Amino acid sequence: MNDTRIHMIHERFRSVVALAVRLEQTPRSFGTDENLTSSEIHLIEIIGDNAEALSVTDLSKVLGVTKGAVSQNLKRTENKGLTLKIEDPQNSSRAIVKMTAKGKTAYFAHKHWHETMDGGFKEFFLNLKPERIDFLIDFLAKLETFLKKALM
Amino acid sequence: MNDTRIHMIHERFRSVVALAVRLEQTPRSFGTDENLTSSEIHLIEIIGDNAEALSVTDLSKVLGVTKGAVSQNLKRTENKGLTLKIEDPQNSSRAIVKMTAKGKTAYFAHKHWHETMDGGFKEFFLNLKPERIDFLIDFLAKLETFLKKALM
DNA sequence: TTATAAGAGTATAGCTACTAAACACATAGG
DNA sequence: CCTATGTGTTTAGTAGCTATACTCTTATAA
Repeated sequence: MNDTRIHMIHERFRSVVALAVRLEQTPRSFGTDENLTSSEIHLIEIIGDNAEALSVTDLSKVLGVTKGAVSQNLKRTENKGLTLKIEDPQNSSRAIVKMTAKGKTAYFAHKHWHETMDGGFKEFFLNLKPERIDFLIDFLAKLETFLKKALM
Repeated sequence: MNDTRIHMIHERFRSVVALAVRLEQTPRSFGTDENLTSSEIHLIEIIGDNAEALSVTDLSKVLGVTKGAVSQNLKRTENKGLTLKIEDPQNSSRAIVKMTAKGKTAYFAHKHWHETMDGGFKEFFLNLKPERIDFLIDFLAKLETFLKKALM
């Protein structure tokens, strides 16, 4: 039907994905003197969100990466003074990952940033008719299926 | 208003971005015996799309990366037997990047794959009312502005 | 009880993809 | 002719990951 319009959606979508990726991989400071990469702040986010004591293996399961990767990232956040590891009293082969005060500063600064972002997102949707929101959810779901299929 | 719905959109959007990224960084074979990464096939795509003779510097400008990066990537595609460099007869400090038959196979296989993808995309939109397409374009444009603002 | 298997964490090498800086040439302009 | 600019390569460094090999601890089973 209207090829130009469809092409516009395609192009805009590509642009949005590119922007989202760039946003994801731009290191930011989050209230401390250290610049944190996305995987570092992601680590901090998960440690802070979980009240239970998490081990390296726990983190690797939550993050969906190998424990080697978690070990490497924890070394960096530890060097930056954000996290530390203490020995599990019940199991000395296990380490429990904790946050320092500096780590908590970064955690809450990140949370606040997210709330601002989410707030902007929310405000945008408040003026939308419910059927449009339904349509958007449906569109994104179809897009998801489409991309999954493209991935074989 | 409806926080759960907005949260769903947010989550689905994150998932779609993650999938698009994974699709972008999964090496595929494109009709030859070699597996090509996204930057390799991207290089092939640009060489094939341009009838004019492109140099390393030209490619770096089109791709928006340093010429060092292009040089590195060309070495890999050359090792895989997809590209070759010939000396510019007008300027022996300049190299012209050409594709081999194998490179052209990959180029057309990739083009065909893209056409299939675009076709799927198109088909999805054919059943949509024009006002919904307008709404989608508007939504993506707003999302783009929002993300740009978030990037400072 | 002791041997072995399973689990936890680390270290290292390798990969993709990029930048920045230092090179080696070639060419153009004064 | 000599310097400045342009072209391409190489190397070191960064981020983020995997896979593999390794140590140490705990659990299990004969």
